[in-house]
Amino acid sequence: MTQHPTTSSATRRRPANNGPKAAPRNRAALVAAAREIYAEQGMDAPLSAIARRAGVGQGVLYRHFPDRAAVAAAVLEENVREVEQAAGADAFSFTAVLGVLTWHLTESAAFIGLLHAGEATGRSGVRAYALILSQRVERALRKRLPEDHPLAAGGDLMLAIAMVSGAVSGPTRAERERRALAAWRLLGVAAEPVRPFGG
Amino acid sequence: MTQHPTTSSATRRRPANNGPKAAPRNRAALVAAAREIYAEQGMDAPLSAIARRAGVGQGVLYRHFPDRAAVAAAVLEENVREVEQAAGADAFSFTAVLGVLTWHLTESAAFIGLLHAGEATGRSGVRAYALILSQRVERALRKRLPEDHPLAAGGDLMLAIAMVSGAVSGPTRAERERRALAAWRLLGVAAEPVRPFGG
Amino acid sequence: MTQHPTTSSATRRRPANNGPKAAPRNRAALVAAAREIYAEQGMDAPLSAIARRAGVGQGVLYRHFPDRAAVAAAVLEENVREVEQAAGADAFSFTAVLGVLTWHLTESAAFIGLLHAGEATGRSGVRAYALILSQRVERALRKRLPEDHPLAAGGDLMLAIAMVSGAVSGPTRAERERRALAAWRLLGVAAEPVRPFGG
Amino acid sequence: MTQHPTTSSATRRRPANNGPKAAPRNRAALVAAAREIYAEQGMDAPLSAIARRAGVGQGVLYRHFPDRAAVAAAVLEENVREVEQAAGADAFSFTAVLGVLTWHLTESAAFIGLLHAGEATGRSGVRAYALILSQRVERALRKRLPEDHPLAAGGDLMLAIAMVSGAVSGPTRAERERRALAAWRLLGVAAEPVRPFGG
DNA sequence: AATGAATGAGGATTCATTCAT
DNA sequence: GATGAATGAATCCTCATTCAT
Repeated sequence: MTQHPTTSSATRRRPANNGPKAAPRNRAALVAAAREIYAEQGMDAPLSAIARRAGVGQGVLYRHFPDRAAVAAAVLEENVREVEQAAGADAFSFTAVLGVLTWHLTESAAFIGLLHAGEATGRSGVRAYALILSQRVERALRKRLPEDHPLAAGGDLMLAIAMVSGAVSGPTRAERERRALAAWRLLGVAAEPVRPFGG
Repeated sequence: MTQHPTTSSATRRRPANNGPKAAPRNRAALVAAAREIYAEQGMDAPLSAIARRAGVGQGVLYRHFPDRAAVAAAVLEENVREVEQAAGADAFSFTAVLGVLTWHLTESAAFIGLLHAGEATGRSGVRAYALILSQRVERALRKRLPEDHPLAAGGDLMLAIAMVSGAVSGPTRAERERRALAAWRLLGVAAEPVRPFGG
Repeated sequence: MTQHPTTSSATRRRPANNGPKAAPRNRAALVAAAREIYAEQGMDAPLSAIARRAGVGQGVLYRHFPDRAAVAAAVLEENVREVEQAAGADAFSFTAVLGVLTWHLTESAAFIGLLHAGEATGRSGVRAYALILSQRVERALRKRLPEDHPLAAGGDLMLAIAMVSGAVSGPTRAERERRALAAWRLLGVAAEPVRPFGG
Repeated sequence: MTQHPTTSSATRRRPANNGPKAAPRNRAALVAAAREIYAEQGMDAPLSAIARRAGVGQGVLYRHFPDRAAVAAAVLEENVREVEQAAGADAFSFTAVLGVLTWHLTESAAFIGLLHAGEATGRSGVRAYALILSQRVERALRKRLPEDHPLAAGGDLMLAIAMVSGAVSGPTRAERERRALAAWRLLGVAAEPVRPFGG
């Protein structure tokens, strides 16, 4: 039973199938779309909106991501990876790595939420993913953190980052950047947005 | 959930109309219920859950609040008012007022969100309310802010508060309080949670 | 978030609300509709079809029945109750009670399925309900079963009924009745469809 | 389930095309897989599950079977053919042929459904196939049915089989066999499960 | 003034089926 | 000839909101 597509409109044209080759492209489109939609509508945006923006059917989204949380994770994953890359590059000082992180903070509303991992986040099971990603960020930063740095103590590093992310809000990028800078200044830490290579 | 109707609905008595006198009591019950539900389920909890917890029908909720945002605003309103009261009481120093604010921060997830007013907040029109309430908080605090206080400069006051609210997360109250303290310390500002009178 | 009914078509007329008084009527309409739909489309018919046939919104169905299985159970419950009533009425001999059961067999495709309780029934969790209902049928029948009846032995009673229900198929009621009669005859048991009072 | 694509799709090798020779093997694998899946999940199982179990792509399933009903028919076809073979073998008495049929009844939930051909079967067009297969079963049996057999009369033969199939339910094979035996006994017909050669 | 049933749109999810490779 | 990605319709279910009582 449950014959899904009704036999009704017999000759409805099927809108072109770009073939399996498009799969990676679709996945990337979905992640990009999700990033946009998250920025515009918040993390509770309907998945259908993401699929539509990516220009794919709903099913494709589900093929690539088992659930809502996986989509979010994929978006954040990209940001986190860039922080890790920066931390891995000898050319980057701790301040620069912090800058890359800050840049992502000003760029992506979703990324901010990540560092808040802890709130009662409603239905979305993003929490589990968020924690892991958050830890990866911390690990990457600590690799470069000078021992005598003011944030080197106990849990101060991630706390400070959470604080800055709390400060970063505002409709425009410029405003967000301004607030990020001011926040780091209040903390007495040198850091300013640094656009990563791959971004 | 989803209480299903008894089959004996024929003879069920109509649950007594407590008359006009009950109106304020109902309103209060709704706000209290909303606070609980928000804490448990997040700000996206169904309105029906709030009505049920308050022990009133859905209609009553709509009599008192035009929409979802109004409910949230009413909850926050209480918090804001207590900050204002503290700021109005001569017995409270600026540090103490900040403490009351901090106390609310550790108490109420919703209140934290308030100070974030700025994110892309999806469809809910909480934004408008939030901005106003946020401004009331600022006004109250500035009334007591010493001119030479480190936060007296430009937008630093609310920025710092946003930063602390960003830091405050965690499942337990104790954990949240711990983080709030640590955050203020990082900012070099003296402040610790102060439970207000009326709370 | 998840503002459900969009504010879009502002003045869409809401199609009359018959008020709470209609609740029991709605429930009955749903059960009746379910019976029809089950007969036409099988037990896997979409719930939306049942709601539509009953002339109510989808929500009403969910208000009255938590899930698909509950709807089915409500339908079967009616049939079972009539068998029980017949068994409780002194005017009915065992043969007559069996006749009432047989009548339901010819009447309701769903009821037949009930007595098959055992197959791998896919997603629907009807099984649990079905077993209980099946046992009620057995209890009712045994109350009137003469000790020296050929079906009195061990599990023969329900087995025979399952056999007859297996035999009863066919598009028209007449055909189904014919087969039921023939099946009982093959078993050497006297029984013919008896329309219950309340039917 | 819902195997999600590896991100490394770029370099994944296309899983070898086994050439035309594999076609019959694939078809057989699909039928076998369908039988298993039907037994586990019921006849409404997704076609994709069958393809996956058979270790082939979805497309192969569609190459061999035009629709869901055709898959079911192919499964049943095997059972029917074995009954026909038994009926064609001189070594088998009518009782033995009936035994082979009974064996399939205890073996395959799908096969049971076949003999029920007649119910309101929802949207699936299995009906058409089922009727034909059912008639082949009858023809095979009648070839061996002694003229003076109690089931020789009118439509009694298939009715009796339908009755037995109605009786056969239960989670375990043993239980199903027990019920089949009891059912035949109630009908006063000698028959017990006989495992066919090719089974 | 309160109750809670009803409505129905919206979002989530699943699969049958097609088709580029 | 095979693979499995893509499509999108259908179904499920939830809730905001209205309204008869």
